[in-house]
This record gives sequence, C-alpha cells and structure tokens, in this order.
Amino acid sequence: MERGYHHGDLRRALIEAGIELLDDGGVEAAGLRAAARKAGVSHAAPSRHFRDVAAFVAAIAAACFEQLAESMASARMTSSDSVSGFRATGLAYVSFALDHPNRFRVLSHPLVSNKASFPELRDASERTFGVLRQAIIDAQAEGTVRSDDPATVALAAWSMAHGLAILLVDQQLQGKGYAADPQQLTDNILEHLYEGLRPHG
Amino acid sequence: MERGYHHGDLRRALIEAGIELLDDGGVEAAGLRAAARKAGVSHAAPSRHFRDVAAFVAAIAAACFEQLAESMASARMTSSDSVSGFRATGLAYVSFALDHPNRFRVLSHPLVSNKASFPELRDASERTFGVLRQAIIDAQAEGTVRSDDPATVALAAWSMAHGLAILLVDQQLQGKGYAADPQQLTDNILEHLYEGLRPHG
DNA sequence: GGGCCAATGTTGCCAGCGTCTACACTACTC
DNA sequence: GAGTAGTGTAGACGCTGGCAACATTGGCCC
Repeated sequence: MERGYHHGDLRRALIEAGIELLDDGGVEAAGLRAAARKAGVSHAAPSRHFRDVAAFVAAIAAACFEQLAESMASARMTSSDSVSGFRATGLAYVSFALDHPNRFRVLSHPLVSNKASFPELRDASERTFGVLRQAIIDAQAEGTVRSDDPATVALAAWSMAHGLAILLVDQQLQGKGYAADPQQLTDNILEHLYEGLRPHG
Repeated sequence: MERGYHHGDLRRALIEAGIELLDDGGVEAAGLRAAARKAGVSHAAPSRHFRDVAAFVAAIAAACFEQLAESMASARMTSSDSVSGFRATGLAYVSFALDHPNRFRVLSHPLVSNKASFPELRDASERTFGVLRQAIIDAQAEGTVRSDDPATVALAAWSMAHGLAILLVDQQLQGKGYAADPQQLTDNILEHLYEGLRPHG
C-alpha cells in the first residue's frame, strides 16, 4: 500500500473510507477530514476531488444507490416469474435498508436532497428507480399487474417499500403489534399493495 | 422585549428560533449557537435546556410533528364524510411537506431517527400517525374501507403519502411526465391507493 | 531528453461549531 | 435573611469545513 506523493485513485479511496465511516457513525461521521485521515492523506487533499462536504456526501450516496440498484436487479433476475420478480425487487429494497441502515439513510439525507445539484447522484437514483419500473413493465406485459401508467404504479410501489423501510429502520414499529419478523411484515405489506395492483381492479 | 438576567421561557424561545433557522437554512443552520444568538442569549445558555444538539433538533422535530398532526386533524374534521376525511388527511400530509419542506425533512432526519432516545419526539410522532389511523378506523366503521387490520392499512396509507411527499419535496419527479400540479398528482396517487383498499377486494 | 504546465497533495491558517468548566446572577424555600 | 438550586455568562478546547500559498509530480510538446 506504499504510495508516493500522489495517491493514484484518491477519489475512490475517499468514497470507500466515507462509506466505512458512514456505516459505523452515520453521515455526521463521514466528514472530509475523517475520510482524508482514513485514506492516509492530508486534510485538504479531498478538496481536489469534492467541491465541499455536500458533494462528498452526494458521491457516497450515489455509490450507495448503485449498490441498492445492483441488489434489486439481481433479486429480480434470480426470480422465476414476473410476479415474484416484482416482489423480490421490493423485498431487496427493504432488506438493503435493514442491512445497511446508514447507507439507506444517506440516500435521502437533507444535505443532498436537492438532486439537481448532483447529476451523478440524480442519475444513480434514477437508475435505481428504473429497476423497479422495469419489474413493473415486465409484470404488466405478462398481465399480472394492471396496465395503468407504469410510472404511476412504480411510484406507488416505491412509496410503499420506502415508507415501510423507513419505519423499520427507525424502529417506529416496535411494540405496536406488527409482525416481529421484518421479512414477514414486508411480505404482508407488499401483498397488500399487490392486491391493489391486480388486473381489472 | 426587555429582559433581566433570566430569560423567562428560553426553551420555547430557542425552539421558535430553531424553527426559523430551519425554515431558511435547513437543519444544518439550526444549531445551538445560532439559536442562542437569535434568542439574544449567550452561546452556552441552550445547554441548560438541551443535553446536546440532537436533543435540540428532536425538540424542533417534535414541534413540527405537532403542527403536522394539527393540520391533518383539522383537514379531517372539516370533511363531510369518512372517505373524504381519509383523503383530506393524506392531502394535508403532502401539503405540509410542500409548504414547509425543511420542517418536513427534519421529521426523519438521521440525527433524531432513533426515536427511543427522544420520548417527546416519539410521542409526537405517534400522535401524528394516530390521526391517520383514526381516519381509517372511521372509514372502516362506515364500510368505505375494507376491514383489514387498521394498523396495516394505516401503514400502507402512510407509506404512500410519505413516499410521494419525499419525491415531491426533493423534486425528483420533475420532467418525468407526471402531472405538473402536485395537488392533482397527489389526488391521483391516493386514488390509486384507495382503489386497493376498497371493500371486498 | 528537456522544459513547461496542469493536476494533485501538503501545510498553515481562519471562523464556526458543540461541549465542558468555572463563575455570576436570580428566585425560591426554610 | 441565608442558602441553594436553577439559569445565564465567559472562556477554553478540539473538531470541522474552507481558503490560500507552496510542493511535488506526471504528461505533453518541442
């Protein structure tokens, strides 16, 4: 891991360091200086790669979106039919949130909520959304989901998964009589949504 | 606005100052020192009322939850029947997010996501959720919403409204072929949800 | 090969923040 | 009226993000 004056791929190294810091300290811990320390570089070096801390967090969030999209896409791919693919996509979304709560939270952090300022983040976010939309389009093609405007159906499905994930991650469903097993609960809720999306409603 | 050595009601003053700072600078701007300045008090005074900055933000968030609950409750009250009351509650949720984006964002800010640490915030959050649940229970009593477990239906409805609100606030639906008017879009989406909740589905 | 230049990393500085400690003032109780 | 708990103040510390000046390097052109 020897390096000369120049790092070689500092930008990537900083993002990886940032994700580690994020994982075990939240977004507050993923600062420019902390990441620089972790990458073994001076405190001002990150400024060559990120305009400010918001840009840094945006890059981290974009990377996390890619991971999420990847996980959703592979869940969909390994499903046998379009319906289970649709469900698997939603389950993957919620599972990602439970497995990596801080990565999930950074996706909608106020610091980077203005996606217009961060094209890379906006693109990553739309790619993720696109996985879900594609799952819906497929299900519609097979006639297992009603043929409303796919964008609207995707919005409904995304909202459901997202809302559930937030409540689970923030532990707001504890002791309220919901299913103890998140997997089970997620399945129940998605079933509920699917009910409303079934053809000829 | 003369005051002696003691302020009289500093805690409330700080929260009000915090909300103003929040409105026009986001959570990052709503710091302890900034609020102290705004309240005309020394930088360390807030520590007498808030253990740390997270507790301060939690108090602000609790106040915002109360405002949201109030707005939802009054929207429900001024509706003629249970169905329109249900819809009005959801609309009020989304409208609050659009009218006060930063107040909406603070409700789910990572800094206060662990509601267990902030009982006041958890209570306020549950009161808000309770307004929606009550609207659903009423609609079920009138037979306009299927009689599934109200908590589950509420979770579905909340998720939908929340997901939509987030996407609108973060302007992620721009130029994607959705209805330009948020009000209209919200109504469409809620209609979609209501479709799935109609009795004997 | 040699020289120039843009990119990248370093050092040092500043203001602002949250937090802690010691101190000052006040209000309430006995 | 004295004492004490509650509240506000003053100052310090270490951290942060951000800026400017300087150092080092690699690539490009001649």
